[in-house]
Amino acid sequence: MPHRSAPPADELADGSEPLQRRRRKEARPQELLDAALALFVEKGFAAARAEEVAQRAGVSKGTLYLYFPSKEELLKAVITQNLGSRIVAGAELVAAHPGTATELLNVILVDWWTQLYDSPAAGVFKLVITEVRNFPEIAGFYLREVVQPAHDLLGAVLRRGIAAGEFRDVPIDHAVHSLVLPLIMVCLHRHSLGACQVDWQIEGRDFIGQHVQLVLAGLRAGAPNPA
Amino acid sequence: MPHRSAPPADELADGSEPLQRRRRKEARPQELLDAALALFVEKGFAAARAEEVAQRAGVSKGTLYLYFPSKEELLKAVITQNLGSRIVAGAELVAAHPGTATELLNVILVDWWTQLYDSPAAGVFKLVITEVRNFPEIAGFYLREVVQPAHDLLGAVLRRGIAAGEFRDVPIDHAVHSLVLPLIMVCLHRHSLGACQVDWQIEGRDFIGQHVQLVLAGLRAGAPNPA
Amino acid sequence: MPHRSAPPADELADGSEPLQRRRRKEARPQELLDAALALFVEKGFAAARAEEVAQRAGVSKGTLYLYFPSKEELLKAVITQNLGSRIVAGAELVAAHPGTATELLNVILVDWWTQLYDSPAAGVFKLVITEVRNFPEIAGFYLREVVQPAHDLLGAVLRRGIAAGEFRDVPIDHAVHSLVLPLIMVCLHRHSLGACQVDWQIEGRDFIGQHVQLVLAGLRAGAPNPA
Amino acid sequence: MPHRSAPPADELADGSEPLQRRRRKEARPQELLDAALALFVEKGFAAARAEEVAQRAGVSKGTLYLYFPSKEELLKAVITQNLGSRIVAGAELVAAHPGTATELLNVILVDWWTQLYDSPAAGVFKLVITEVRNFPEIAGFYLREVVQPAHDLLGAVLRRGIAAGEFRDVPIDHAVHSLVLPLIMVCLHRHSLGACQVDWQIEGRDFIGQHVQLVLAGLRAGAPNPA
DNA sequence: CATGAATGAGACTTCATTCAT
DNA sequence: AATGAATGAAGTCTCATTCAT
Repeated sequence: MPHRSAPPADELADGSEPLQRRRRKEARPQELLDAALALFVEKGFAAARAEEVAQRAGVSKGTLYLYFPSKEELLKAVITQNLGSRIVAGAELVAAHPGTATELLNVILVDWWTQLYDSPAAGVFKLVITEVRNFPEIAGFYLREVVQPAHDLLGAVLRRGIAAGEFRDVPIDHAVHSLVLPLIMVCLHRHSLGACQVDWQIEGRDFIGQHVQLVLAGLRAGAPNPA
Repeated sequence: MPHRSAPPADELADGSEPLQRRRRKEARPQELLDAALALFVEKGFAAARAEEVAQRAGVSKGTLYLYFPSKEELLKAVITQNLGSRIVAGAELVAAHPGTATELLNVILVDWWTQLYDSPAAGVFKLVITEVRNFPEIAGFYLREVVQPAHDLLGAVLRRGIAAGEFRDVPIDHAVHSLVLPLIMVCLHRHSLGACQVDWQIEGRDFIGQHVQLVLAGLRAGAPNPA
Repeated sequence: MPHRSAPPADELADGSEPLQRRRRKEARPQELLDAALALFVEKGFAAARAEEVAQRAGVSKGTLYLYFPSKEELLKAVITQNLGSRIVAGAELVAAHPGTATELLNVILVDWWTQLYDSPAAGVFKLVITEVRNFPEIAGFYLREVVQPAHDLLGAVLRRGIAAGEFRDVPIDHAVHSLVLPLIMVCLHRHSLGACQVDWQIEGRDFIGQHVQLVLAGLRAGAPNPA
Repeated sequence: MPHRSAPPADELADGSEPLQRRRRKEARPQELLDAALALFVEKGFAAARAEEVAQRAGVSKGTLYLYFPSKEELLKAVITQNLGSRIVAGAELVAAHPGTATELLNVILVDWWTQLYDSPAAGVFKLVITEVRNFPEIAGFYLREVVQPAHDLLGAVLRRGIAAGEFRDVPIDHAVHSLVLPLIMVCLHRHSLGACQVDWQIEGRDFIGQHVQLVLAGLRAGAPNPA
């Protein structure tokens, strides 16, 4: 038997099922979620047509409903899928990172947020802000899985910095918000006004770094032992 | 001045028309705008039904269309009416106010924003962020009449502060955003997640003050002549 | 003030509301119910399109939903409205009628059924038989409001006839069915096979009379005191 | 004849193909017809989903279309297959049976109908009544192959009974209907209201016998020579 | 032969808008 | 000016049917 180079990518060794179709089937949900995210962020959930989501994912209307039972369930899947995993990744990033509170905040807020800002997932913030009031289940998920963990994480870092004398003693919750809210805001901006063809823009990536420096400077001002 | 017995409340001296009705007639557009603002912010433009707007304003569906030619025009009127005037008022406030840059920023950002935060007009931010991409005319108006003037105003104050040595030399645009974006964000929050029955809230009014202090501290850090 | 002849029919004395529109509004539900009955009987509930019901009632699709919240509710209304009242009327007819059991059965079964047979309401039998299993609420209503009262009524008359010696002693329930089921069946036939353009028909009205005679003859056979 | 060890159950002597699979393959159409009958009777043709028919027959959606070109053809096959054969069998039963008209009617109406009543084929009546108006071809088949032969057969028996003086002289067609329609009706009932979980039922088998006795009594009443 | 992923026509339902009253 | 009955375009979702594997 002649030596054969690697089999074509679309065939499994066990020949269980035609790969091409299976691969498509497995990829479909993600393709639909991506298309839905983009479209929901662009037009809003109510104004986005289900058929357009399907089209953007390269399938027909009916196929969408093969994978998601309703437009509303699709929305929820979009939100849970795009935020859940990132928060976990962020927490691991912090856990793996030694160093001062200042260094840590730079890692989290600049690196992690810049990456988020550049990904389509940044649009989910717009989606959540727009749709929570119409779909109350989203509120619970978002608070529990996103807001609370992220807020606690940053709060802990700030507290460590204050304890170490890096930062002066400020109200933790408010300081976390001062750090984070503008970062959320630039994500929102990128997908609303920033996506319009206008001659006024926020340079998001530059801003993220500058903002963190400015607020950290405020935190260090008058601290016993500024790094 | 001859004594005149008070006319019946619902009738004008010239007998032209009952006052109460005339008053209501004149108030209609505003009542409709208020109702529309509330409902559009609550549910989003697309998901809000025109009839519900009318109902909330205490009139019938048909009456809405006597005052606004379409739901879309109503949206535009809501936005222009609620932001246009406030910016003018803010500018006048600044012009009338002497003092250091720090004092001025406290006046504008704390006083003016707290007032906005507590008014229904705060919801317009959500509306703009949600709907600009669907109605591009809004982008132009919002930039020209709201963003640009407000940004320029704050930028000028910052520049004055830097010139006076109150603040260190920072990138103006970014610093303005660091100051302002969280304030917009708490307005958004109040009308999205904050409006849900959840046990996690931002205390907006407290935060506004704390945030301005924190960022001003960052601006003064290392300044030649911190006030 | 000159004497004025009767006002035009479309104007109310108290001028409360324009009559023409009001009259239409009040007539709509009945017109829709009639159209729905005809169409549901003709095609079956599932195969009948809501728009066609509306069209047959001379209104547009949307108007249907002004009066009935869904196609299913329309079905239920059709059934309750067309059977509920007739049973009551039948019971009153019996109560008002003196005479022997034989005479009474002739009145009820021949007169009342012939009238039903000739009315569109006869179609409801087809509807009920076809749709009970899909809409279980119908079963309860139909049994309680139609089957049970009618069966009890006829059973009582038969019992009276047996007590009076007019009829021999037979199992009441089965005898009632022997009398009634064929009458239901001709109603069904009229709206299924009988409505097709075929050269085989049941002459319903003749049959009703003959059938009652035949079964009554069977009941009297061997009775102690046949009328 | 040489002794041969029994072949494995799922394999033919000629080794052509496993028996089990071939058997299934050959049985498919019947399994599909049975499933379709049950489901169409239960939900109505329009409301029954093709996939559910397939599922109930233990095959996939696609397989259904290997055996029947469309859902509509499946319906027609269900009807023709379930009624055609039984009528022939009934006619042979009569031909093979000597005796008086009364005896004959007892055989046909009680024995044959009780058997039909207990078989799934009884549901076909519901199907025909429900669907003839939507599929006119059914009308022709049903009349030609079912109604006409059965009616003629019973009519002939009645005529024989009248000629023999067993029965009095009644209108033949109507008398046939008086005999038969209730029997059809109990079949319908069994598959509509009778299939619902309600506390009111017709005891079909008892009724069939009682009904035939009652009507025969009516036919004999006043006959010259009642058997 | 058998499967089940994919399609798209078509049905139900909603709602912005009109207009007779 | 005000109403609310009526409309019909448009959107969500279903399901008979096809076809690549």
